[in-house]
Amino acid sequence: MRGITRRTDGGRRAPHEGTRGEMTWEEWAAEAGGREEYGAPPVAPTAPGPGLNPAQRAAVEHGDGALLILAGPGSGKTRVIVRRIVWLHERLGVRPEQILAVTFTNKAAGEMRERVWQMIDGEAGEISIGTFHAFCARILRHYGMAVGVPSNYVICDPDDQQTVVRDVLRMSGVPAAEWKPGEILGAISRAKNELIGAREMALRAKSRSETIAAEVRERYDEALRAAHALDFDDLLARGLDLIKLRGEAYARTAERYRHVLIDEFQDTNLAQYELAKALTSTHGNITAVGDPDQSIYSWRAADLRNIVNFERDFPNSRVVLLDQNYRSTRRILEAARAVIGLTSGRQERKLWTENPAGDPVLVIDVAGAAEEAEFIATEIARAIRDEGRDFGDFAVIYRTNSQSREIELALVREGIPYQMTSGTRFYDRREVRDLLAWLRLVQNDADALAFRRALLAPRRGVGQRSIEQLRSVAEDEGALLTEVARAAVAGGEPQLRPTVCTALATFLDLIEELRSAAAELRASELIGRAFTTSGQEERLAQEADGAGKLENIGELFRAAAQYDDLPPAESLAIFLEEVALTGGDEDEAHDAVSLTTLHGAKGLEYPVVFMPGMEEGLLPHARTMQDAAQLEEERRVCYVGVTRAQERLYLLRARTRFNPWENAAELSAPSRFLEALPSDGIVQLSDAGQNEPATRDLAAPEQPRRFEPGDGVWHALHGDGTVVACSDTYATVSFASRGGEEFLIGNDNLLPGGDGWLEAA
DNA sequence: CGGCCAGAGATTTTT
DNA sequence: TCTCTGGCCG
Ligand SMILES: Nc1ncnc2c1ncn2[C@@H]1O[C@H](COP(=O)(O)OP(=O)(O)OP(=O)(O)O)[C@@H](O)[C@H]1O
Repeated sequence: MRGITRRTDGGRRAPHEGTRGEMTWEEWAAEAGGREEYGAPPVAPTAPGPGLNPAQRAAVEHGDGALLILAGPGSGKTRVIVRRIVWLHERLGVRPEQILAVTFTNKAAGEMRERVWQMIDGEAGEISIGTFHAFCARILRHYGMAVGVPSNYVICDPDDQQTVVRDVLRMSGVPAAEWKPGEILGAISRAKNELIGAREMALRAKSRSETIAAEVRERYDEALRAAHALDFDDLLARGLDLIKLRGEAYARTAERYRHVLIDEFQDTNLAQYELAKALTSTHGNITAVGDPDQSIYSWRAADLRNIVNFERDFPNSRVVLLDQNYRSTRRILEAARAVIGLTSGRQERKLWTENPAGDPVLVIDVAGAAEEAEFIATEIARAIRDEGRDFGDFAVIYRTNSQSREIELALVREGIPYQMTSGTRFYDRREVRDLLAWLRLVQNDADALAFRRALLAPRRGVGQRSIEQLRSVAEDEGALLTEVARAAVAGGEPQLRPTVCTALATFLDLIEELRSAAAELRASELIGRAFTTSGQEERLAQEADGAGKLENIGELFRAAAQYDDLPPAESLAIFLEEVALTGGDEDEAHDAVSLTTLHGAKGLEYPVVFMPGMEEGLLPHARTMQDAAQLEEERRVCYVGVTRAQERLYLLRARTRFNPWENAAELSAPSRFLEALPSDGIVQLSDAGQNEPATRDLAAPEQPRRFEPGDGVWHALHGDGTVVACSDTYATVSFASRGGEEFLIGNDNLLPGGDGWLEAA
């Protein structure tokens, strides 16, 4: 679980004794530095050494003052940041705790930390590396009171946001069907990131939908404030307020950091840029690194004007351009250039490489999504056999999360291990969220959303209706939901039936019991206690498919255990914060194929990349085709994907694709980005005529092969194994060659009669 | 008034 | 394919 799993060795401070109030920012940040250690990056970083070209060196060794590095993919931007951090420390004598490096994702932060730690001994853990959101969350936890953010605030998750908007819409009588909560939330989020307040948003509203969004926002903000909750965007806006106050938070951060470095600058929004300026206003020691061609988050209010404004806001800034690509073969780079080349108004930036031409870029034309997935899976299996590659060398990068399903199925069938680094996050699962709701309520008894969820999980005889009554009274009296609930139990308003009262009283007692326990228990112990006390353990035990869910709770428990050596008073808050910020992505320590969206792949690199779904409607996505600016962004999205590949790139295009709306397969046209490719250095392959989906689907199923637990089997990639469990189509097999690790594999790909190594052992 | 079951809707990208 | 919502039954 990336972002949660951490080693406890290496640069980590002894846990701080005492309460949060006594902890200084320095101690806190140091703790945070040690707290955020991640697994190894997918590609091992290049060993420390000279390894810098003259332009890179100039950037690394730029002294004080503002520095803007504009450079294409694979030109070593991230490498320059890392090396610059090291250089500032070793040559300019900047102390680690005086350096703040900001990344776009928590994952990128982890990788950067990993790289820096390899180059600086000892004190490297004191360098602050994280996202803007994480940075703001942290300073707000400590000093937020100054801007009206209570220290026990919680970060509300996207689902809660939806719920609030739905509630607001319902209560204001707006038919929810007409205005999609998601779109309203998007508008609210964009406004917040552009630092547009609620009032200004209302004033600016031109269309009816904008007016609705502004109206919803007012009540949405109110609901969050009452719940002592912040959404992701509030973190930035309130964090900025806090720094601008020039109070204690400023003294402990802006005055402490002598150098601020920002990666992926092209995807920062106004709030983030203002934050960066506020943090560096006295010394101007800011390093911003980005690539305009890779700006793919405008829908989240990222604003390329930040790059233009940078030179205006820091008049003495130096601009360094890097144009040598170290990542990809020449043919891949040529394909990339063809994809991006046609962008209107783009400054021509030539990117070149000394790398060999390499394999041709492969454009694969397949019948449908099933064939596409099948091709990917078998090709990976082939390359592992014939070329001696590892699973970790491969990435499948797609436009939408829903594309992963078919590919997962094919990979499982072939027995290929994979990891997903985007899509549904671990903590989005029902059972995990239910348990987290209890913890959130323990942490913050104003959290009305957690209150509702916790009270309903498990069902205890208090339903939606009673909650609605409580909520209504709470709103009228401006009181907390928990207070009103307590009053109701004591016989006050609202009048509830005796059975409901009893159930509610029990619930309140349980929460109270947990809250007092929280003062003494370690984070993981508290989770265990909450799981039992809440009755969720019992509920899961009764559920038919409770085993998998129980496993997820176990995962949560192990994640929390990483916080056990923090003082109980703080560990819960820090754990919940981490959960909200990272979503608990899977650990990527083991050797596995990566499945990710194009957005999620930004900044990463893989020897072999598959890009399925190169079709009009998927890439570019149908919802972007109305708007020229959005189409340009799709082109950049494609460019980002192509430039992830180091050695080989497969672009896959299906002639038909299933349309869930029509519940039918439809013909699809090849992506316009494919049309842009040069004919040179490209090989086109097609399965046309061999493998049409109809024939395939209607073909008589082969003799089904079934195994029993304990059977010895053989698999082409993993060798001898022993069946642990088996269904009609899949078997769980433990393989000796992989240290007993278990794989889910399609029965068709297993041969009976291998040596059952478990019995032999 | 709460719980359970059945049917509909969902998918663009994320901190 | 899975998750929420609304209607019906206890
Ligand atoms: N001077 C160099 N010599 C050798 N290899 C280099 C050099 N500079 C960078 N590289 C390698 O090139 C690859 C890309 O570097 P890096 O990830 O820093 O690029 P980037 O500009 O951040 O790319 P992106 O924009 O895609 O995030 C890495 O594998 C890195 O080790």
